[in-house]
Amino acid sequence: MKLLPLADEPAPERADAARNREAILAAALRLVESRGVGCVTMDTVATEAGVGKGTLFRRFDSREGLMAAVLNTSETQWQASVIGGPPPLGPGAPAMERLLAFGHSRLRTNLTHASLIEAAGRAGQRSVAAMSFANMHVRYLLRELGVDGDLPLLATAILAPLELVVLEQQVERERIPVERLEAGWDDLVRRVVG
Amino acid sequence: MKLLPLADEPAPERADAARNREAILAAALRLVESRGVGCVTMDTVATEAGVGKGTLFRRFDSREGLMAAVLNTSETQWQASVIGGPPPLGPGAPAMERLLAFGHSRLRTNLTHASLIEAAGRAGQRSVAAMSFANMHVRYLLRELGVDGDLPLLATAILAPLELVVLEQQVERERIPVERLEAGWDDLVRRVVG
DNA sequence: CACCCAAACGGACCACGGTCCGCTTCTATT
DNA sequence: AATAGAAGCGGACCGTGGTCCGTTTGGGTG
Repeated sequence: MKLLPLADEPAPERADAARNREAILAAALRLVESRGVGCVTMDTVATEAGVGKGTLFRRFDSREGLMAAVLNTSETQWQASVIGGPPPLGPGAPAMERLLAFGHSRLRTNLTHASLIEAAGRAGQRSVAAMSFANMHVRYLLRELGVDGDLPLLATAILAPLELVVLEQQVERERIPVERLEAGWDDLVRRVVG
Repeated sequence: MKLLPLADEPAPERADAARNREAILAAALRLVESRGVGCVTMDTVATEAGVGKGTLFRRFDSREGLMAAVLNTSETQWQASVIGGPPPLGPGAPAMERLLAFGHSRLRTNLTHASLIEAAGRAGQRSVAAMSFANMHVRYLLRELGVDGDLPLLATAILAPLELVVLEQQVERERIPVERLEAGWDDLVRRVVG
C-alpha cells in the first residue's frame, strides 16, 4: 500500500533517470571544454552520452537549461569559496575588503565563463542559485557595513554593472581594460556605501 | 568616368534595395505589433513584404538584426524626446531632475519593449545608437552636476540596473513593483552623485 | 515470482534561422 | 539606345533546437 504524501514531495527520481542525468551532464561538460560551447549540438551530446535526444530535453528542458546545468557546477565551486574559502573573498577579512574582493572575483568569473553564460541565457539567470546567492551575500556585507536603505535594490544596483551584457559592451566594444573596470567598480561601491 | 572616392564612402544604396528595405521594415513592424514578436518568423516577414528570404538576410544579417532595426525606430523617437522634448526629460529642467526623469523613462521604456529588446539580443545592444547615446547623455548630466571621477564608467554603473536582464529578474522573479524600482534607482543616483 | 502501470526512453519528425548560387535588374558609360 | 558588369534577388536547401508518441523499463504490490 502506498502512503499518501502529505506535502507534495518533489517526486523521487528513478534509477535509470539519475544515471542518464549524470551521463548527459558529464558528456556535455566534456564536449563543452573540448570543442567550445558554440560547437556543441544537442544531438552530439545525446550521442556522446548514449541516450536519445528526447531524454536530454526531458531532463534539461532546453539547450539553455543544459548549459545552465553545466555552468552550475563551476558556479557552485565559486560559491563555496565565497562562503568558506580563504580571505579576503572568504570570511575573515573586514567587510569592505570582502565586498571589493567579491566584485573583482565575480567580474573575472563572468568574463571567464562568458560563452557558457551566454549560452545558458535566461535559464542561467533564473536559476535560483546564481543571482540570488550573490544578491544575498552583498546584502549581508552591506548590512555589515552599516548601510541603510532598500538593501535588496542597492545590492542589485551594485551587482548590475558586473552582469555579462554590461561587461561585454565595455570590454569588447569600448576596449576598456579589466583593471579599469575593477577600479571603476570600487569607486561605485565606495560612493554607495558612503 | 568614375571619380575615385577619397575616403571609403558607405557605398550608395541601389533604388530597388532601398525600396525593399522599406517594405521589409514596414512588414516587420506591422507583423510584430499585430501578432507579437515571438510569432513572427523570417519567412512570414519575407512573404508579407513580397521579397525573398535571402533579401531579408542580406539587408539585416539576422533575425536579431531585423528586430534591432524595428526597435530602432521607437528608440529614435525616444532619443528625440530626450534631446528636444519637454522638461524634465528634455532640456530646461535642472540637471538632477533631468537625470531622474531620464532613468524613469528609460526604465519604463525598457520594460515596455521587453520582448523586442530580447529578440534584438546582442544586435540591439551593440547598435551604436542605443547604449552609446544613453551613456553619453548621462555623462553629460553628471558633468553638469559637478561629479568627478571616471565618468564613462560611472555612467555605465548607473545605467546598468536599468538593463532589461536586471529589470526582468526583479519584476518577474521577485515581483518588485515598478515604483519601488524607480525609488531605488533614485537612491542609487543620489548616493553616486553625492 | 508474476504482474502492472507510471515513468522514462528514443528517434522520426517538424519548424525556423541561415546559406548558397544561378538568374534578374539596376545604373554608369559611351 | 546599347552594353556590360556589378549589385541585388529569391527560393531550394541545410543544420539544429524542440516535440511527439509508440515502446521499454523500473520497482512497488499480491
